[in-house]
Amino acid sequence: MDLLLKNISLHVTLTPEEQEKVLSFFSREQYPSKTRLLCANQQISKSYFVLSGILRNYYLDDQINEHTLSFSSPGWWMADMYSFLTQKQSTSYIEVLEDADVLIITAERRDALFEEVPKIERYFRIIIERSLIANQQRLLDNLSLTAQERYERFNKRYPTIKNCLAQKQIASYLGITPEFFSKMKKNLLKNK
Amino acid sequence: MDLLLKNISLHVTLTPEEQEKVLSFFSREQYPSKTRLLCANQQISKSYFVLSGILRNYYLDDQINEHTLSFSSPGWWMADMYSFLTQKQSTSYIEVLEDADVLIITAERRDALFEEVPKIERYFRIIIERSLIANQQRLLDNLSLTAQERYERFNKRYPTIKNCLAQKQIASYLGITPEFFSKMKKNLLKNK
DNA sequence: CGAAAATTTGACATGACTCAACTGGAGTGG
DNA sequence: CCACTCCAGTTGAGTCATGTCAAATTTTCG
Repeated sequence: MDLLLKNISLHVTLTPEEQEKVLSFFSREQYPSKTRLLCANQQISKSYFVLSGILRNYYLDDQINEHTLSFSSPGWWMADMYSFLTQKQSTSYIEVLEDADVLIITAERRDALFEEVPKIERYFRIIIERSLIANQQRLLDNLSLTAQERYERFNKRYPTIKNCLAQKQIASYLGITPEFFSKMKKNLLKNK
Repeated sequence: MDLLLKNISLHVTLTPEEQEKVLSFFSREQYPSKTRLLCANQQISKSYFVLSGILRNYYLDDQINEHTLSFSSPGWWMADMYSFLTQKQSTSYIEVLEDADVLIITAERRDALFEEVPKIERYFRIIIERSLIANQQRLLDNLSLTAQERYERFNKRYPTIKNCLAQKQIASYLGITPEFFSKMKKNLLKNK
């Protein structure tokens, strides 16, 4: 729980009472690796704050190809933003890659929390602003860099978690096929 | 000015006094087509709300290739989000594509506005949430669709402004070269 | 009108995909 | 503890989407 409060305190200052109130809006769960926290076409959407473990958020096109939108390690948020924010049916999947301990809040609860502890709305504004910036940067990377360059950038950005990921998961994040990822990696080694 | 108030009223309800206060935080300017509102490596960053006209936000990689992040028509916001939110040097360009009438707010003024009229922070949270969703969708489109499919999607999304854009600008939004865009368009016509 | 920019076109190059075959671990059940 | 299966990863051949470069053509606009 401390991890969430610590994260919040980076952006807004809460009194001890407010901190307690905030935490009361969350529930806490533990999930083993491979648990599916969300599937496409579900109605109820939640937002997860990772205390420990790793989560992955991905989309399927035509029920075939996976496209990973994000990985979340401790201290990061994870949600199907589309369904969480619009209250419509989910379009993506969230799965546990490493045994996870998470705090959970639903969209309704979050709205209630905003009324109860207004400062928290600033916290969410700020982290969403940061998500947006990161997302724009990733879009630009996809428009201007080659797969290999994106891979190198990925390694820098996610130094801690890349070791526990399957290659096909990294490939689906970079936007290439597992086969091509394999060849590219081989090439990278050869040239260094 | 009404356009901004109308846009705000979609998400939060302001009293007439609050409305007036809000507007007092903005300045208003008119710029002719081709004006550059922002260049890379500038310090002061502003956010623009378009009353009329069209703006474009784009990046240059290696001073050569343009990558368009967004177009803004009346009722939309436009900013170099990275520098606006982090207060660091800008990394992108904003130019006027069609004579524009805009409302302007700096990052400092926006923060001051949040203190003065707290409800406005909710408004910004919500529009940024929407930007994020749109941006994620665009990233997915780039990962899973062919250039032609992205073009068709672009036409649906921006039906009004596509007519006043140069082809190379659309190409730079889709993430392809002007040459390939030309060939693709020809192909599209042939098959219909 | 004339220059500069945008678009088109063609030949060729290349990054990335597809498909299929093969390899090698990591379970799983007997 | 072995045999078996099942994925993930590797490799190669062939293909496709898209890029590059250069030249020709059209459009824009001072």
